[in-house]
Amino acid sequence: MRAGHRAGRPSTESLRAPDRRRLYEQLAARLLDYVEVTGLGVGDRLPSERDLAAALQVSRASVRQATVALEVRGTLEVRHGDGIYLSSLPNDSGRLMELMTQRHRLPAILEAREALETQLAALAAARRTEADIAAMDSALEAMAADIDADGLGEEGDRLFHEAVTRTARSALLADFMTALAVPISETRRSSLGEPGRPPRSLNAHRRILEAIRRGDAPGARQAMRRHVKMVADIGLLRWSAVEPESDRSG
Amino acid sequence: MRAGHRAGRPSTESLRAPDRRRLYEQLAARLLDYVEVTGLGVGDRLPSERDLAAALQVSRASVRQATVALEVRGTLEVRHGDGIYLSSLPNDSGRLMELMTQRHRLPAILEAREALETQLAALAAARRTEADIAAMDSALEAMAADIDADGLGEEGDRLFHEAVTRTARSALLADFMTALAVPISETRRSSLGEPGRPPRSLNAHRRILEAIRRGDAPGARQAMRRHVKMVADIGLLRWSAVEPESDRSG
DNA sequence: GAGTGTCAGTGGCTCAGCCAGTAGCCCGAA
DNA sequence: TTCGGGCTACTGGCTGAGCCACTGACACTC
Repeated sequence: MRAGHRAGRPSTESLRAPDRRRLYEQLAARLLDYVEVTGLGVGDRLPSERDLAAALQVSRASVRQATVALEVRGTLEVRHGDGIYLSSLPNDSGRLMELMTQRHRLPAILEAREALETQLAALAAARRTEADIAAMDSALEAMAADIDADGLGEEGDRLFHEAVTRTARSALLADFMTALAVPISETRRSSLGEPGRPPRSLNAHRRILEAIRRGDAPGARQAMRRHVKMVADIGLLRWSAVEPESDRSG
Repeated sequence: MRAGHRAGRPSTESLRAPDRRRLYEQLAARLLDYVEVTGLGVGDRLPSERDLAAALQVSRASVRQATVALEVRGTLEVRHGDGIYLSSLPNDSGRLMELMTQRHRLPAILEAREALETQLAALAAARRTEADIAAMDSALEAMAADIDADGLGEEGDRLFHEAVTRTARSALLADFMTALAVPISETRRSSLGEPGRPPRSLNAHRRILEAIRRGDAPGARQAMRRHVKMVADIGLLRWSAVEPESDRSG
């Protein structure tokens, strides 16, 4: 864009797109570089805002925007009066913002499903009302009708699990289930696509509902665990398990 | 400063956490409310920074931090010279953001902890390495040393649970634990503040570790469940449970 | 109709100032 | 000697003013 032109040659430099990234984005990237280069670990402290601003030759307000961005991403923690700390390494950080779009490996999704849904089933057994049970019944009827009509029963499956979640009345668990809605719908499709799986899933749902109906929290937990493990038994996962475990270093 | 309250009767009022959220977090939440209330759709334009700053009675720089946060989350797109646009509806990602900033009721947090941490313990038992066990051991030594010095063992407690999470090698579950890091640290403080609780927690941790060490997944699950239920037994929760259930409609 | 220039409004960044919070150190009282 | 309180230096938090870069709309000219 400016000086540094080589005289004589037709300049390709001027054809290079200018860096249109916001300054905070550039600075956030520089901070991540700094973390990597210095080998900082979780809990370590970064230089002060004033020092960073001086070193990077920008205003403190701009450094602040960059730290906000990295705070939202879970990488940094900014403590008032104390300093800026690394709260998770950028590589393995829980980037919750990407949760909705990122492809997680199927085993991780199924592990999370097991954790959440067994607890939801137990809480549903403890907290169900007549209306809750009716909703779960209705979902299973819809699933059965779909399966009788040679469908996979996906909609009924979804309705049933949603009804269990509502019955449990546990806000955070419901939030996590919402966050996992897209990957869960994928595991649902894969599972119900297994030969002979729809009626087996329907039967598993019925066992869960019966435990919930009689208020048997451990029984509901157990029935749901069996169901989720059955869901896990799909061809795609069997293929996936053959892959080398490349993220063992976690 | 909180520890001083143990000298006399703990006032229930003084145990209520003040709103320590950064201004940008509060403003980001306000912007999401605005989007919801006005029914804005993807591609719609928000008011200008200057108008927002005036309406919200804050500086433009503070509005800017909030828009950066929402930009990182993919909710907003900020175009130089043009305006601030909604780039995706905040429904699901908005709920995840609230997980990191909003005060949830304690029972919901503890229910989620039970779901996640029992599964993490079981997976840790299945997947632990010698290095994992050493890290958990080290955390418990730190906790024990702190308790011997009349501390509450909070740091060791945190290190232990983090080590279990790392040992489990389940990305989504780790993500969810990260999302709950702030409320969990509060339940930790409340629990360890109970009279005589630190050594009991330490013993519970040791039982968890022994089950993990011998690769006993159901045993680890059970030990963790007992531990989380013990954590749930705190004065603040007993007080909280007396409140009318105002969010039964879930 | 196409191209160019102008303008008003927009966001982008800087700077200086002042306040709140934190950790460490020192001094005085018990 | 120990403990607690006060002070200090440093930290982040936020504000407001200023000026510049960018954008889209509109008007004008060819």
